[in-house]
Amino acid sequence: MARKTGSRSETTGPRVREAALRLFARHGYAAVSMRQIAAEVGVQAGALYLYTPDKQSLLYELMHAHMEELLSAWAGVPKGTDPRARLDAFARFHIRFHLDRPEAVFIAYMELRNLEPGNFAAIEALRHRYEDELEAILRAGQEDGSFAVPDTRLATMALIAMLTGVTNWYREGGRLGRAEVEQIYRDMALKAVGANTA
Amino acid sequence: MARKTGSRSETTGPRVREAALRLFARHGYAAVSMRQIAAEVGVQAGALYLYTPDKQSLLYELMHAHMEELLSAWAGVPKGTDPRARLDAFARFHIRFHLDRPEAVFIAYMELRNLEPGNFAAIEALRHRYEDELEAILRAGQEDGSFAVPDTRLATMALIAMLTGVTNWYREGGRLGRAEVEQIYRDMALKAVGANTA
DNA sequence: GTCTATAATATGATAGAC
DNA sequence: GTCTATCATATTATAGAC
Repeated sequence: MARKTGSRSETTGPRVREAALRLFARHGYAAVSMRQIAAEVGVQAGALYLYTPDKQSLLYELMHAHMEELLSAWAGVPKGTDPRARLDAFARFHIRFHLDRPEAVFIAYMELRNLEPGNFAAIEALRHRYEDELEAILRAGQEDGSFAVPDTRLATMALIAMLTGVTNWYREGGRLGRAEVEQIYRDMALKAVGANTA
Repeated sequence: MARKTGSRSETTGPRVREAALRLFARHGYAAVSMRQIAAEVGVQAGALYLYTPDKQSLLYELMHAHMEELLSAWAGVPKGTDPRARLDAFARFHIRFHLDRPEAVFIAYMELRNLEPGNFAAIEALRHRYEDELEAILRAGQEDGSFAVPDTRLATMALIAMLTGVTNWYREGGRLGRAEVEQIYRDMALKAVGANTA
């Protein structure tokens, strides 16, 4: 198939999203202009509109893709039936997944308020589904005596906040390695809900 | 003292800061215009510049005042010498302080990237001082055997993230009261570092 | 598929009247 | 102390040339 010079339709779309991800994470959605994104990609501002109807859709698509990926990645994790084993799997998965994509995580947590109402509701629903995965584990452990949590919803929010917080300080090549960090957070999570850390 | 009609110099300054706090928290610094702040206060945009040299200073002053208040409030909390008692005091203080001013907390954590370099460094230094307060408690407990934490710095970041996260979901008049929430978070914090929750 | 040019609007900040 | 008017600039998004 013949193709014009300068034509890169198969790569420019993804590159627009990558540039937007990087810039939104660094400076915030509202502070980034379409011109900055275009400059990062190496095209003129007008060309971006071949790949997104508008700036808001760009943000929504990034957040939506991130949340869908989070849910499907967790769905693919092998987990036992014992609540302790399932919490162990969740904590390790959460830390790994979040350390692997700090920019998308940052956007997913910081730019919710810049979503238009319909888009906000859609992202919130996905986030809620993820939180429910952890809450189900805590409830199962509460029922069979593996855990001691006075309120499973509160414990869910507390654990997710603690685990997600790793992205606030962890830096590649720092004092602690990923495996160490994962292990320590996992231990704290299990202890926090009253499980033995054996 | 005679005063012109419409003149409210003693109240307008604080009202500008309150409006900025509310709007920055809700929509984000970059997304809020000086005209919006002025409208919230009930003045015209030009009048704001009697109370702040520019928009950036407004953000910095809000964050700086918040961090100074956090540090001085913690300094005023009576704390025992036992690490367990001190962690109990810290957890309860942190939850209370943060639940009392969700907007300032939100800004302090979300708008760091919108600070100019010099302002950023100043706020980071204050935040670091606060983190060090908790880390000192954990280290003391680690040394006297009250706690079991493989890395005090990591545990510090994990606990602060967990406790601060309360502002993400807690709503006044919701299912759980403040005292309950405070107690449950305090218990999880102590358990997470291996202390008895007695 | 990308560019240049531009429309329509919003922005932060200032000057000068009252 | 506040308002109106304005400057200089930046913004999102679109139209039409190539």
